[in-house]
Amino acid sequence: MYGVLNDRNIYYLARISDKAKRFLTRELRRHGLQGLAPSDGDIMVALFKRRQLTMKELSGIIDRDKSTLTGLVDKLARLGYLEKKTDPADRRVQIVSLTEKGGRLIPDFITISLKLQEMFSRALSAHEKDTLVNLLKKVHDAW
Amino acid sequence: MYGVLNDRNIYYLARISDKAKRFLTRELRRHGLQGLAPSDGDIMVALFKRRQLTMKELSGIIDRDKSTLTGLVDKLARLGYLEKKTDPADRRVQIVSLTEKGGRLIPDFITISLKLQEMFSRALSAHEKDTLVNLLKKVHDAW
DNA sequence: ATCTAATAGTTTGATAGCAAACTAACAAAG
DNA sequence: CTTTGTTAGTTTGCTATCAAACTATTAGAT
Repeated sequence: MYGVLNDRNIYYLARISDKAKRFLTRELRRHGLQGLAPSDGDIMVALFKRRQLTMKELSGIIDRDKSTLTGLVDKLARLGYLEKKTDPADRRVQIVSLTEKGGRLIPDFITISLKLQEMFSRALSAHEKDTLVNLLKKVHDAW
Repeated sequence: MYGVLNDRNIYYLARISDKAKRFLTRELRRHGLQGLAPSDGDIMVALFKRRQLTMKELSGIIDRDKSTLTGLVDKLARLGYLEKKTDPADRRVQIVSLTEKGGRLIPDFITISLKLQEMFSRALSAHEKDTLVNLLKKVHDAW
């Protein structure tokens, strides 16, 4: 459905995105992080940057349905990487944060992420990379 | 994992790709094509263009694992949209083709695909669209 | 001709992901 | 206060997807 006619934009985009996802999954495994998926990394990095976030905030940041997030966060909590506690000020809200064990994984995520960047941009000049990110941002923001 | 540091290329790329997928899924449903996913459309459009393809060829074209393809093709055959038969010249090979019932869905796929293109490019000038597809192609081919 | 290796496809088992329906807690209005 | 609506999150049911192990068939080498 991505490239029915002559406009191959989305076709390339979707295939690159799939390749990136598979790349990340393989790399996570290679680092001994079996059972972790790219979205798990996104969650943990977001918490590394922001210290603590609600389920709703996380859902927005990683762009996944709230029901998906419930599953991921519960798994990461079960593995000891995250902690989830009810906000005393509003008992509907769950506040999620990294544990120390979770924090120790961040360097791995950074390493893998840099490797992905390299895969991505090895065919592009610095200027082309700039152009590309600007165009992608435009499309993203206008959706 | 897509946007750990400052390089947001892949972050935008992945989010746009996800949005596109969800958009397609919703549109397929709106057209009464419940139970069909974007990949199903890719398979059927590929067969519309090329008449008949082996499982291996299809797997390459839609960029999905062969085991994934088995499931999708079998489902589409069960629904009467595809036909699968053993190649008499090499009995390992399965030759897949559209049925007439399957062919009747093609106009819907084209309509939906055009709508997606519009979502995608409404923030871009014609020149920007060109630039973007060229850069994406470069990244894609170099992976 | 007969092993051995390569190839095409399927099966199995597991996970990420969505949507819809649900529960619980809070907010607002009278 | 109590009803009514809104918001945060969870549960349930289903599909796409991959990887690894498997089967069946063909090709190649001696």
